[in-house]
This record gives sequence, C-alpha cells and structure tokens, in this order.
Amino acid sequence: MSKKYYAVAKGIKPGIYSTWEEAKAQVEGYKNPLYKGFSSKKEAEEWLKNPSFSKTPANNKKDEYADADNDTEVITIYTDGCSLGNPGPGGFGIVFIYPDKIEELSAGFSMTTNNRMELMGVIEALKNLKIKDKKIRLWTDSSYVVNGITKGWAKKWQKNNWIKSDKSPALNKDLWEELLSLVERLDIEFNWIKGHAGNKYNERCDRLAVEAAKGENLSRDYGYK
Amino acid sequence: MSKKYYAVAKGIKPGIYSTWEEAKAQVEGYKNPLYKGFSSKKEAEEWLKNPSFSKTPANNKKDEYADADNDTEVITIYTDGCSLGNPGPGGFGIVFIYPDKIEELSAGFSMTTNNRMELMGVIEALKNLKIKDKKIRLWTDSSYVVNGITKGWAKKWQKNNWIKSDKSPALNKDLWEELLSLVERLDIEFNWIKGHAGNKYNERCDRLAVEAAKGENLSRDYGYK
RNA sequence: CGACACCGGGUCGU
DNA sequence: ACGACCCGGTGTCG
Repeated sequence: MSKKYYAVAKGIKPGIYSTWEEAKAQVEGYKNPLYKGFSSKKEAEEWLKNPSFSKTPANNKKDEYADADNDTEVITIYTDGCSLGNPGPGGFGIVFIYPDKIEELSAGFSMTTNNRMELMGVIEALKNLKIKDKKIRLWTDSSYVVNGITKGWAKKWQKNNWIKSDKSPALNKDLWEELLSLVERLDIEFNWIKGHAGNKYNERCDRLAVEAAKGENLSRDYGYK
Repeated sequence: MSKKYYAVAKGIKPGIYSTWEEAKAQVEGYKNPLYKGFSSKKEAEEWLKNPSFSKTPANNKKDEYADADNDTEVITIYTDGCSLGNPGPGGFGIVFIYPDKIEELSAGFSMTTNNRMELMGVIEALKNLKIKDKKIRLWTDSSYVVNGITKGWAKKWQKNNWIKSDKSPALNKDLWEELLSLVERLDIEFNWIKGHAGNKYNERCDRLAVEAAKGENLSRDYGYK
C-alpha cells in the first residue's frame, strides 16, 4: 500500500518524484500546491497530464464542525465564494465530506460578484453530489445565501415576481431559481459559519476559490451582467 | 491678516505648525480635531495651554455650500441627527460657521428616534446661536425637518390641533412647537442637502452626532415615549 | 404609491 | 482607511 511515486502539478518544480522527501521539498511552503501520490509511475504520469480538479484523500482528523465523520448518515459540505475586486474575477471552492472520503471542487470566472460566487458554490455542490440519498449538512459564511433559504427570502421574492420588500428587484434571480429547485428535491440543512475564524474547511474552500479566481483562461459567468 | 502659526490641540501629532499644509496633515481625518490659527507663535502657544472647548478657526477654503465665508452678513449652520438602532441611542451634531470662526456642538440621548434627533439638532443650533442679528442659512439632510417648515406642514398641524390630513396624530409635537416658536423670531433659510454625499460639514455633523450617541452616560430624551 | 433620513446583519475586496 | 455586493427593518411625511 505504500506510495512510491509522487506527481507534483503545482509546486516549486512540477514533475514526478519517487520519494515523499523530494516531493515535499517542491510542495511545502508553495502557495496552493497540487500534488498526489501513486503506487505506479504510469498512474502518476497519467494524472499529471490532466490534474484538472483538486481531489484529496479522505482525512480522518476530527473537526469540531465536521461530526459527519462519525455520522455516516450525513454528508457535510463546505462552500465559499470570492471575487477579486468585486466585481471582478471570482471563484468558488467546495469541500465534500463523505463518510469515507473527502473531495474538493472549484471553478473560476472572469467577471462576477462575491455573492454570485457564494450562491454558485452551493449550487454546484448540490449538483455534483455523488450520494443523493443521505441528509446533507451544508456550511457557508454567506448570510445572504443562508437567510435566502432559511428565512424564506428567496421563496418570497419568487412569489412576488422577484420584487423585494423595498420594492426594488431582487438580484441574482437566475441562481436563486436554480438553488430553490435543487433544495426542493434534497434533504438539506443550511448552516452559517463565521468566515476567516479558523475553521479548517471554510479556510480550505476560501483558498480553492481564490486560486480558481486567479486561474488563466476563466469561464464566463453568463448570468452576470 | 495672514495666519502664520497653527496650534493643534487634538490631532495626529499635537503641537504648533507654521504652515496650514503641515497642520492640515495632523488634523484631517482625525476624530474630533481641535486646532486654531494665529498670527504669532506666542498666541498659539498660549492657546495650546488651554484649548478649552471645541472651537475651530475659520476656514478659508471655498466650499460649494459654505458661501458664508464670503458673506459676512450670513451665518451658516449645518445640522445632523442619528439614532443607532432607530429607535435607540441617538445624538445630534452641529457646525456653526460664523464670519470669523467655526464652532461645534453635540449631545447624545439614551433612547430616541432619528427624526427627533434631526429636529433637536436644528432647535439646539438656534438656541445656542451666539449672533442673533444676522441672517441664518441652515443646512440639514432631513426632508422631514425642511418640509415641515418650508412647506408649512408644521404650521398646518398646529392649526389642526396636531392632527394630520389622514386623521392620525402628527408626531413629535413637543419639538415642532419649539421649532416653530424659534423660527418666528429669527431670519432663517432652511436648505436641504443630500446626506453622505461628500459635503464636509454634513459629514462632520454626522460624526459628531454618532460619537455623541455612543457616549457613556447619556441624557434622557424626555419627549420620546 | 413616493420621498428623505436612521440604521441592523453578512460577505467580498482595494 | 475606503468601497462594492446583498439583504432585513424603523422613523416620518405627502
């Protein structure tokens, strides 16, 4: 079961290394490294050709919020969004905590807003969920997103033809419509968590989001005008 | 007539400066600065020993609203009110622009409303005026206050025993009565100015009001129920 | 319905 | 220190 090959996609010097010692030197201290261990050189080379999205192995450390590790009936998801400049290039980051493994997902867009990214992070999390018959416990630091669902804001806007209580139009209707329809079909619990307050997964989502936002050929957020 | 020495009592670095350029750097952006210009260093030093209360020197910069600087027959007054929470703790701030000097006044109350503070700011300004034989040009961002006087709302309510056209009682009768009696005896011009739009004196009034509202042992606004 | 204020909460940033 | 993205409300009037 020992890993003998380490592919470094993002690090001081990308490439394949045969000891963790060497790989570690390329990766430690590097901002947003991307690497993975394999048992064969072939697998490592294959992965290096398309390191696409970041996936990390299951982590068995207990986190104060991630009690899902012990509750195999619940899937915990963390989400975060960012927008450099706001509006500006943006991205979202997601961490899925399945009973047996952890997965990550992120994407960046050329021009968008912070709130669109927070919203889109949750939507993409739900659309990319691999297990759909368990309860979902979702964490985000956006009260815009949490209140939109838990306080019924979004449903009210929908009912009022996307007019808010102050008579002005509710924004990001495209994303809210999509989120509402996803929420209907799933068993989700929306939770707010304070941002940048030390939670490991929230912090990880933030890094994923920012890294994605800094990427090269970013997609367009078609809903942003 | 030229001022060659500027004493800064409250500023980034208190002391005496020989150019307005230097003094300005210590004073601008500082919370509640206290400073004054003098023609001799001796005078400046003397004042620095006992800068007493919040009095600031006349400012010779032309401001788009403070044309009083050129018209010695007019006293310009800026006023603002606030209420943290609304209702909640509140305060008012006043800037008096006399021909030769600027003075400030503020006060805070433990429980009140935004509109009571806007009203009380104007009332206290008129009660504390030091020169009463000149025309007064008053600026406030409250259309409640401005319209109450200039559109004759308050006079109409008074005539109708404080009942509005919709049959409900006009509020803050105590303050309106006081303001009406003050207005009768003075030559006042009421002007509306957009809030938080960059006007220096409006902004200053806002800061004074908020700071007063955040004070420790606040008075009671006896008229608020 | 409209107007002017007063705020309260969260995030994203420069 | 500043601003943008988003929301909820009250104080008051016509």
